[in-house]
Amino acid sequence: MDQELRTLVDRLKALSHPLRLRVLALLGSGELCVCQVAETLQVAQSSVSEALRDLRQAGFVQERKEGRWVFVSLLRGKAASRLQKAVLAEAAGLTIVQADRSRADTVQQLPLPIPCPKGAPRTAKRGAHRA
Amino acid sequence: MDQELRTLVDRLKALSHPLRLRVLALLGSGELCVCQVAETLQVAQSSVSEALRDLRQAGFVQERKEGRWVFVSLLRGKAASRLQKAVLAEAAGLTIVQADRSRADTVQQLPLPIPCPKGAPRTAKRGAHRA
DNA sequence: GCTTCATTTCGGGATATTCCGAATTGAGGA
DNA sequence: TCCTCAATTCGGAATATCCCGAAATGAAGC
Repeated sequence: MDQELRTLVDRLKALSHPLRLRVLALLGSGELCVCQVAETLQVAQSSVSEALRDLRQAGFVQERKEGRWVFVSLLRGKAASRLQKAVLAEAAGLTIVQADRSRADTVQQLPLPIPCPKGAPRTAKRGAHRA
Repeated sequence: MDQELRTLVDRLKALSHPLRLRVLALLGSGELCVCQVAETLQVAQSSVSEALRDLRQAGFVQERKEGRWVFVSLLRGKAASRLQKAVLAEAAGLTIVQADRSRADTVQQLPLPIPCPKGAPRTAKRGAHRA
C-alpha cells in the first residue's frame, strides 16, 4: 500500500499506547536504562524492551550501551519531529506522567544493579541456562 | 484509572489509522458530506461513518446537518488542538493525501445525490440539488 | 573456558480492532 | 401518510495488538 501513509500511521501508533506514551514522557526528563524504566513504571522488563523497540523504530528514542546496561533517551533538537514535540507537550501535563518522573528521581538514586525481578520472590532458584 | 492518559491515548489512536487519517487530512481542505468522503476515498459509507464517529469523539471534527446530508469539517483555530495541527501538517505532505484532495475537487463538482453504492455500475446522472 | 545478569526475543492466550454488508433510523418530498 | 435514501448501527469473521513468563543472547568478570 502507500508507504508514506503507513509510515506516518506507524509513528502515530507507536504513541497511541499507554505504556509507550508513559515511557516516552518519562524519557522527556532525561536518560534512563531499561531496568530503571521497568522499575519506575512497575511493569515487566520485557514489556519495556518491546515498548522501546517500537519507539526506536518509530524514530523517537535512541540507545547508548554502557557495560551491561542500555541507556535510552529521546531524540532532541532537530532530530526530534514536530509530532514528538507536540505529543510530549501534551503528555507533560498529565498527572501520571509527573508522578512517573517523580518516581524516576527516586529510582535513579539507587545503585545501578537494581533488583530487576522487581517484586518477585528472589528466593526461587533459577533453572539451568542452556536447556 | 488514569483518565487523562486514556483520553490522550484515545485521541492519538483516532489518528493512528490509515482511513481516519486520510479522512482528517481530506477535511483539511474543506467541508464535505459523508457520501462525498466515501466516494472520494472509495470505501464503504459505513466505514466512513465509523471513522467520522471516532474522529468526532476524539474532538477533531464537527458536523452540520443540511437536509438529508451531514457535512463534516475540522475544528479550526483555537478549537483545534496542537496535536491536530501537528498531525495535519505531517499529513498534508503525503502524496496520497494530495491525491485524495485532488479527487475531492472532482467529486465536489458532481451534483450531490452521489451514487452511494460506490461499487455499483452506476452510469446514470441525477438531478442537481446544489452545486 | 565458565557464570552472571541486563536485555531481547519467543510463544501464545486474551483482548481489541477493522471492515464490510445488512438492517435500522430519520428527515424530506409527494 | 408512505416512499426514498443518506447516514448510522449492528453482526461477526478476519486480523492485529497486548502483555507476560520462559528462553535465548551477549557483554563483563572470573
